[in-house]
Amino acid sequence: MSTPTPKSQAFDTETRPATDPPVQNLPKVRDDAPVSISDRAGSNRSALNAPSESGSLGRQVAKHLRSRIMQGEFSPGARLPSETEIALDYGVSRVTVRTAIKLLESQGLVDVRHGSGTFVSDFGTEIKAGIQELRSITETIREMGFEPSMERHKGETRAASEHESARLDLMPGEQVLDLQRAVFADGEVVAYSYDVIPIKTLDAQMLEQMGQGSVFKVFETIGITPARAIAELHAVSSQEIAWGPQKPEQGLFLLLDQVHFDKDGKPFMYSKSYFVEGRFQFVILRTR
Amino acid sequence: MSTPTPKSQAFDTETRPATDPPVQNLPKVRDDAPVSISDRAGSNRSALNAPSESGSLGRQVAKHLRSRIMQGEFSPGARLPSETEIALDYGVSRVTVRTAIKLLESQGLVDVRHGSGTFVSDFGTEIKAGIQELRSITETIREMGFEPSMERHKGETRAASEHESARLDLMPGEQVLDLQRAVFADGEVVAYSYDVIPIKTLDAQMLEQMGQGSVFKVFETIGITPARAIAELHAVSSQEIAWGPQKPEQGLFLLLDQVHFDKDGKPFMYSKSYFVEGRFQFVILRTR
DNA sequence: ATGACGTAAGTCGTCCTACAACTCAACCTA
DNA sequence: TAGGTTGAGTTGTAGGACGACTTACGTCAT
Repeated sequence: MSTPTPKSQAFDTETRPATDPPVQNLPKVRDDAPVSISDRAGSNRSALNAPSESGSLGRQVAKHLRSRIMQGEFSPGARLPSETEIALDYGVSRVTVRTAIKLLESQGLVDVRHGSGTFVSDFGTEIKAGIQELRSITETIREMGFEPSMERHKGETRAASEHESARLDLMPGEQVLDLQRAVFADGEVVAYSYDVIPIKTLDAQMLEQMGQGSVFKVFETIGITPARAIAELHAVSSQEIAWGPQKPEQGLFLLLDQVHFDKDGKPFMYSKSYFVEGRFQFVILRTR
Repeated sequence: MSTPTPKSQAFDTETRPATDPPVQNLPKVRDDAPVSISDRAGSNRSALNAPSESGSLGRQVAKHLRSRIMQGEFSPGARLPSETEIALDYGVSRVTVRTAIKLLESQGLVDVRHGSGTFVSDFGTEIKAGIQELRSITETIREMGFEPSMERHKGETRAASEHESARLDLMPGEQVLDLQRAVFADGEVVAYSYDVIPIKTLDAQMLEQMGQGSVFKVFETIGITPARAIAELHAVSSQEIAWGPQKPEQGLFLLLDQVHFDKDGKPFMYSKSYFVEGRFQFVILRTR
């Protein structure tokens, strides 16, 4: 009978389309329950209705748990509620909770111990500046508790170099937007960013918007979602990189040389981010 | 005699200990199975009985799949068998396969697409030099196709500095082994390694062995297995770091400043690895 | 012939239930 | 007191089912 497919279940908490109804007559015990999730101010059932596209349920739960940890609801070393409890709390299955937790585990945020429980990693909360998670610089700065800002130094179109063409998979000589910006945290320079973006993906209006705020925001409007980036790390010592009044005199930088890909595997930006040594702490958690 | 606990179930497929019996009267359909795993020449069922401690089943499967990918059984961009097929192949449940695949996904090795399949990441096989996976430098060098070697420059015991005591969780003034070595790949210097190891965990014999080959090998013999490392990245420019005839004149290094922890969360080594800029390619795959 | 549409098969995502393996603390016993 | 046992709680694995998404293919109207 071809029901129009509910599309993106993203459930709105009260009425899950087809799962809840049959449950109501089962001896589920819960409902008004001793635990009384419904009473608790902190029931997290509704926390997942992210605005639009948010990825799978497991990722949504992971994201929410992550923010809860970061906000200090669970301090380092503390034990998280059991998988079953979390599942009830969010109104999802334990399987989903497990995928979420596995994600956090792979990010080094939590530590799962068989038979014992899931614990917030001792470093956990310090990892905020971790590199492995892909997010914009501004986002990272904000999560570190600073106020990010940017200043455009240059923004013009030119032909791509051979080097850039290779990385961005372009025809030789194709036009690109050359964006050079300084990145600030609480008004202090922390990085200098050199971005190269193929112009074919943009229109005139976006060209203006680029450089105002987060570049990723602009990409979102045209349906490009960054999915992966492959990055090389280098140490660089040069006086040619920085500019402006706050230009660091020692000229020592940690270079993150990376190509960004969307979910289809197409490269859409090539960027070199020069982080002023000592101003930005890069932490990596390495696991087996 | 209370059955000595089968330990490491490592299943032998035919007889599951206590799960099957109660099931036998249910309409479970299976039993002598139509799938006939036993026939296929390429069955990977037995591939998981790793010598000793190998972690959970999911991790074992992940490890084995990883090696298959690395050995080129699946080339970049190729699709892996479906989760169901892999599950049958290894004789495990789909749940286990999913945990394995999620692990590989978090390492950027594969790319899971809803409704389509699981694909080997386009970079996948190049990531061998990635930082996020914890392994010794020599191991990494070997995987990159070079022949690693080491040269001990210094190896003496002394009191730990305040900085070191803090990181290694020691009493002030406790004795440590100060190990300074040069790391070579095919005879060319690629890094200078400064390791600090609490002496209480070692005996005289091990003190000698340290510095010969991989430090981790020695730790293994006393039951210490590295589980995690938390690392900071820095750019360093200095003439005080390197030594010897191959000392690079530009003095530019990428510093990996890290504390190693065993599976119980105890720190057992603090090391600063100075990688000569340009000689060693650090690649990070960043994902969402 | 061409393009739009619907259909069906294949695959991953989520759910449910049950049990095994492990951890830890309380309890009991010698 | 020391040591072993028990039991409750938690994560790991199994098996089956179905929803959601992707892809290819066939059908039909243009």
